[in-house]
Amino acid sequence: MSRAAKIEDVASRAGVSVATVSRALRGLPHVSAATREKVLRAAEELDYRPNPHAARLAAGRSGTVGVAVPVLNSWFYANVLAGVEAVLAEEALDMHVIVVDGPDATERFIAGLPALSKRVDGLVLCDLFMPDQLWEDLAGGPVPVATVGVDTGLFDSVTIDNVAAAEAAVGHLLDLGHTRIGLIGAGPDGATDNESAALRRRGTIAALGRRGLDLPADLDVAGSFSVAGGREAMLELIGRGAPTAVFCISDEMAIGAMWAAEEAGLRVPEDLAVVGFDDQPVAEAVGLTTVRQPVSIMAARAAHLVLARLDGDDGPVQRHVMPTLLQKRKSTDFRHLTPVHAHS
Amino acid sequence: MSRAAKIEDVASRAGVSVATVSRALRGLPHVSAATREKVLRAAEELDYRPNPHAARLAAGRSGTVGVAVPVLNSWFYANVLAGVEAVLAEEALDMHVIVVDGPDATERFIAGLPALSKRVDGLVLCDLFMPDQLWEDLAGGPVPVATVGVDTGLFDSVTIDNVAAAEAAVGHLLDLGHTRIGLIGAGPDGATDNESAALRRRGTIAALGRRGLDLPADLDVAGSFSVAGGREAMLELIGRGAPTAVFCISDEMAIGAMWAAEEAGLRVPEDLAVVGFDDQPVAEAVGLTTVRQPVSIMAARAAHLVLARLDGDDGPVQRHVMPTLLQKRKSTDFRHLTPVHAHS
DNA sequence: CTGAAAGCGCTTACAG
DNA sequence: CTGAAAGCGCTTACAG
Repeated sequence: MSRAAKIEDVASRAGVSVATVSRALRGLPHVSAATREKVLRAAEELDYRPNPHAARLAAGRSGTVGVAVPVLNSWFYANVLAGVEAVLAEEALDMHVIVVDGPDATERFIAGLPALSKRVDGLVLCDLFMPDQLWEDLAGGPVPVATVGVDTGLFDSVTIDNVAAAEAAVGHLLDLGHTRIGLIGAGPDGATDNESAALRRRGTIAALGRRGLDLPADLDVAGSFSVAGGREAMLELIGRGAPTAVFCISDEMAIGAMWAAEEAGLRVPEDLAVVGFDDQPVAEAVGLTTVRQPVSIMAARAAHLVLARLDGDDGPVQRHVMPTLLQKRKSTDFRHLTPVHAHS
Repeated sequence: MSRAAKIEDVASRAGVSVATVSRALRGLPHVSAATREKVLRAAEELDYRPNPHAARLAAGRSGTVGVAVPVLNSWFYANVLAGVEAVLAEEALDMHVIVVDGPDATERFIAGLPALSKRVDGLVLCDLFMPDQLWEDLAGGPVPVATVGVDTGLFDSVTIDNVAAAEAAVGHLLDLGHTRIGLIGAGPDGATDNESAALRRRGTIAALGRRGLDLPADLDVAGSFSVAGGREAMLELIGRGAPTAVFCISDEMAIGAMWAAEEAGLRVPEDLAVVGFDDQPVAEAVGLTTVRQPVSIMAARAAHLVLARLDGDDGPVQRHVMPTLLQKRKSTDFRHLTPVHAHS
């Protein structure tokens, strides 16, 4: 437990210069096999660990990628982090997590961007919403960025076709004969503002429109992206005269809606069909029809995109649109009429 | 977008030395109000942002706290991160996330500890299991540590009384008249090894023992901490002749167990009572009786404990045991016999 | 209260 | 292939 070895100690022990130690340890070329061997042995013997701050200062690189998410404790963003982390761990890069929840935090994030760009080499920004001007400023800056869930056209992005996915979901309900279809979304009226929410709402309206229907104001509610948010929105809907089907823009919300239905004595799917969004594991367990999206894969791809930029890739902006899949389950299945999950 | 200002630029613009700029900007004493004012203005005008790597190298502090968790994409650990992050954000500290999943990753974590201690000022270790010798080595090291979910006696810790919590859960089932009670746990036979799992198993056995019952081998199964893990374990239990009640050591597992029961045509709670652990929001929605534990609060407290150590607190090791609460819901409620959540 | 100077521990041209 | 030296941008005694 003596004082930690520094590069100089390794150098003198190996009988070479610190420059050579630096090269040898990082696997750079122009080091003879014999010298490299000597250096590695010396480093090993001294249990040498380079000081990352010194290395970062000298090299001008931080070995770190930042990931910004609106919240940490949701299934979606937890999987985003997991996807990014897995990729970074492979490359021995650090992950710097930034929580940007709401307008104030966005202000702070923006104000801190110049400082941030000194401590990360790249950035994965997830569901972050800023004025166009700021995106352009960012694009003018030095750090490569990939966005997930939002496509600015300025950066590599990984998204899904939210409009199409919502159309499929609502189309499914229409195919089943529903005409009074509610939407539990998010946005200005709900809690978190969110581009995906807006697009899924658009898809809902498009699907209805194709059948000559509209989305009446009393069936168009918004809540927070949570079980409680979905429950409250559904109770609101029920208070206004329940629809026969509801499309919720997240699984948590859908599960909250199912809960509210139960409280109101409505059976799912007989009295109320429910569709969610995400397909988290719990969705399958409770028989929730939902739109599957490959969350951690999307995040991993975003991470790879910024790594490629760090490796010098200067090709055109890549805008990846990942596939989604409507998973049909019991929450919309009229043929299956025996009670399931009767945990009452 | 000219080259970023450095401290020297601020110094010359303010007409003072860099030492004074450094002091003024960090709010240190021994700077006259007038000088501080000048410096702040100059920094503002130049949009100066200190280079964190330089500051960390010079100061020997990293401004970062590391958090190690076994996985990222579970409700429990997502809330751990959220709890820690909230505390660190207040103090303007960075969070360094480390995923330590399984034995290999633990090896790597241990091997990387000397390097890690250079890049974090403190560490929150969550559900990490290492040989005693390594804990002692860690305790001899320079970085303050707080553990959550495990109590080594060597570091500040935040835990719950897992044994008592499990006893309460199983005691509840016993009070309801159940005698054939299964346990869905984790451990050597299941996937993730976990001290909490072992303690909850012990509590289960204690509760049964108090009534003169034991835990027969065929009712003692283990799975991974997931919906799928719970489902598989329950199917196994059903194959062996289902118990009338089951205690699952996580909510995800309990929801998986309910799913399996449904698949097998068993009603919850009439044919099978189910108790979970955690009380995540979905648990309430599906009417799951479960043990509530204050996850993000525990994590936040752990973060505060390491921050206090960083502030020089050298008092005795603090071992916090947080309260838990058995939330009784429909999944164990025999009186409530109308089907709920009949999303079939 | 303020400044000159050393030092933090690396990396990187530049020579050789 | 290897080394001497400058430099990365701060902080911190030490003087004054």
